[in-house]
Amino acid sequence: MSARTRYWLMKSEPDAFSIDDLQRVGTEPWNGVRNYQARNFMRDGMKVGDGVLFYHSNTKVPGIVGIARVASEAYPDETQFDPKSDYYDPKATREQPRWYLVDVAFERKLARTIPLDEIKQHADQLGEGFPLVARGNRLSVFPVTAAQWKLLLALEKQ
DNA sequence: GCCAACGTTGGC
DNA sequence: GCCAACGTTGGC
Repeated sequence: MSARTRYWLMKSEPDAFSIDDLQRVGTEPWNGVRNYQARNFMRDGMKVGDGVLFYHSNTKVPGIVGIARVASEAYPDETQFDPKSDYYDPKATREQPRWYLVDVAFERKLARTIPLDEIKQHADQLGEGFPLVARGNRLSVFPVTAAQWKLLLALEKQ
């Protein structure tokens, strides 16, 4: 068993794709990311086996609900080429794709949701720059340090 | 449903 | 290259 080297947090709206959906399908292409910063993290930063905190956004109790892992190298997001898709991008071509994704595999659900308001109470330890506690909080994919990963998962047991 | 934050687009 | 307008995110 190899040690994880990197950690990430990925947001999903549970109405669109929840941790239960991921548990059901096992592995899912993380399509639909249309933000360059988030894309760059997936394309340039992620490696197979990296740990992922699965976060539910835009829901009654936003928070971390499960753990997943990166299950592929980055490759072009097919939905950018599909005119019928909500994620269609007319400026993307197969020769020059604009959007990339990775496959994400289910590991486990947390014993309980770690709510955003609890996470905010640890802003000092997480660092003011941690995207979940920073102003705006719009970035949907971002790196998590080993220390942040440990701190956040310690909250699961409380 | 509201609205602040903020990324993107496009006219100039 | 500036920046106003616009669209989206996401907490509340």
